[in-house]
Amino acid sequence: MNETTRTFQEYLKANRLKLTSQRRLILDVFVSRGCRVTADELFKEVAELDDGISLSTVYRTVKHLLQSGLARCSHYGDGTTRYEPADGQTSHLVCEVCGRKVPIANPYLECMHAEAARQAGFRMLHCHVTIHGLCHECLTKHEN
Amino acid sequence: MNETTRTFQEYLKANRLKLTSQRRLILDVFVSRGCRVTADELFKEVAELDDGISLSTVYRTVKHLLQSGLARCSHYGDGTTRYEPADGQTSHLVCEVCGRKVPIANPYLECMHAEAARQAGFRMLHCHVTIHGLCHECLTKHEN
DNA sequence: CTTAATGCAAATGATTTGCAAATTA
DNA sequence: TAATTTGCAAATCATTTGCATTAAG
Repeated sequence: MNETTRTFQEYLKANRLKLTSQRRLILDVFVSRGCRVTADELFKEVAELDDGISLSTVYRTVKHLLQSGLARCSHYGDGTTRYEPADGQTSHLVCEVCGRKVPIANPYLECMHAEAARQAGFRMLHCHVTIHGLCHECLTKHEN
Repeated sequence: MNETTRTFQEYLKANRLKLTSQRRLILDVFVSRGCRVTADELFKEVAELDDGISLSTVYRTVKHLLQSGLARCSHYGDGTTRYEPADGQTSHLVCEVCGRKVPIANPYLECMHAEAARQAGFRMLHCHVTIHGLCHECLTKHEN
């Protein structure tokens, strides 16, 4: 059993919930895929491996994944809700053209945020940074 | 006519759209209220001043407010979508307890973000920072 | 007078729920 | 065995749309 499954297992136990075959499969597909998916997309992928699983169960499981901190979700302009494995990373660069999403790891920046919060009388718990821009590839393409 | 109405007016003209009494009223209520509202809440407030306005029109107008840059929206865990006047401010401190939202103005931070982007080969266009934490008031209350 | 906007009611689409049957601890 | 979970179908809820009518430029 891997790290992720163990985390989920613990979450379930702590909440008197059960690890069913459906939950295990949904989790596996979700983490192995690793990118942003719609509940329905996830359902379709899971259904290929076990066509007995229902969309309701996917929705119900995804909620638990969010609560256990294993997943994170965001809402898009087109009305879709997408889920992705939470890697503990909360800062990203997002390319406006191709949609590429790159995590930022910059402890100094982190520090600056905590300081900015402190200056306003806040105690920072966690923060989200999304920098919208153009990635190197798209930049060079557009310069032609 | 105020600043906001003028901006909206320009947006409309640029898109061959019309400034109707409904649009004007919705905009007025929206900006004068100044805080996060649901489409339905906005509709109810507007309906008190003119009960001829429909929810559809509120939805349609809110879309234009978003497109004109006068409004900004965010989605919440409970499934609601809330709109608020865009003050050009994209960085905020949000108190986890009381929900208070304070804009951050820190050009140095801004600079750091651009630099972080550059290091990853990105050209930053704009960025959103949300620092979650506890505001001074809630901090002192909870220390009792 | 031409084009866009409105209100209404019906449609949509994502997400949730009730319930009887199946499964886990 | 007791409690939770599942699949299914029906329900819900926010948001959108078609259309005939009204209003703006």
